[in-house]
Amino acid sequence: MHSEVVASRSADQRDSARESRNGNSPQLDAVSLAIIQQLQEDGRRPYAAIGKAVGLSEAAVRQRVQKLLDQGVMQIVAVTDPLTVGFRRQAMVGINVEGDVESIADALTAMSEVEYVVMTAGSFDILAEIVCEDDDHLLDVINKRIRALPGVRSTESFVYLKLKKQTYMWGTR
Amino acid sequence: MHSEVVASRSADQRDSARESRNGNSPQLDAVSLAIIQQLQEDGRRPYAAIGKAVGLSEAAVRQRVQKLLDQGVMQIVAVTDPLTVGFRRQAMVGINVEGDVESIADALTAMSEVEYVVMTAGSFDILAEIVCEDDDHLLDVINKRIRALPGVRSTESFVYLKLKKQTYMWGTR
DNA sequence: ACCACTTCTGCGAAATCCGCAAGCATCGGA
DNA sequence: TCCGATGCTTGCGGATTTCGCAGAAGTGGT
Repeated sequence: MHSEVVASRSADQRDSARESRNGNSPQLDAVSLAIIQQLQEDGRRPYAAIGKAVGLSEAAVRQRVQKLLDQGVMQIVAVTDPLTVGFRRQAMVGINVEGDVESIADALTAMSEVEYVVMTAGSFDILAEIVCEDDDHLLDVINKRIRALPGVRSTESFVYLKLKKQTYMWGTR
Repeated sequence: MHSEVVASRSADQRDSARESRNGNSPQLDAVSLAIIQQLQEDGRRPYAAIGKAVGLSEAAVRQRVQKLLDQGVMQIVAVTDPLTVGFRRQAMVGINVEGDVESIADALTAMSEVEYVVMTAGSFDILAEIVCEDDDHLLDVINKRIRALPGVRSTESFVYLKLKKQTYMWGTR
């Protein structure tokens, strides 16, 4: 079903060399990538099956997965579409900031309604995705909590109407 | 460690009645919510442990999880921060459309570089998150592929500088 | 009250997980 | 060149988990 990774020693080395050019990222070789890919297809796939797919023993896969989790490189979790799960309002909020952008981003991160915070280049300094119970809650978070942060110059909201796609093939492909 | 769900029968019925007021969402009772919450903390948590936490037998949890997966209500997957995993460019693209918004959204959904597509109310019709190998790839996707779609009136890009938060507590909290 | 349907429980059997140890290869520094 | 650190493999048991199935229990409709 899935293509095998022919993990010859030399291939491994080439790949790890290629990826070590990267900055902060903890060296991720081709085998770890393949493991992550397996777990992106099914987070509960047994270690033995993963090992067969990536060309590693069950014990080695177990060690690597544990390390990837410990390092925070990946996490294995259940994800849902909030709108499908029900009764919630979501929105993306674009924010412009004067002063320290990062401190505002940290303040947003501390809010439980905020699921996603990213600093961007472009006409917004920050994009934040927020998930709320209902319209009142949404309004409250945007107007009372976010706009109240010192340094927030302006905000623009995009209320979600329909989520069309949501995949988790990051880091591979 | 985690609070027990005292799943008395009457409580179940009250909750399922409450949630059946919702529209398309397949009735999700409090127990299923609790199961999802458990799996959001750890996607590999054993069924027996989940059962103990939500007040159900191991087999019952197994059945419900399987159904939730089959129905597409949730998926259990590994997630990573692409920027941490390395060597990739990400951006959010706001798109304005003339004509059928949904068909454009479908076209975006078909692109492998597009990880996230949502139709919104506001100054953009669609928000799409795209993940690329490098700047050239990003430029190519935005200018050659997305702008080339018939009906796309304009686009605005927000290149990611730093991902600050990414959680998966959807559907619960 | 009866039946169809769904869901939960209990229980063996099979598979998986987990820790551990010994052996081996590679890599990098002294 | 030698040595230590790292990472993989094989193998092994025991604990745990998964899985399928049969029976019990609750639900809804007639």
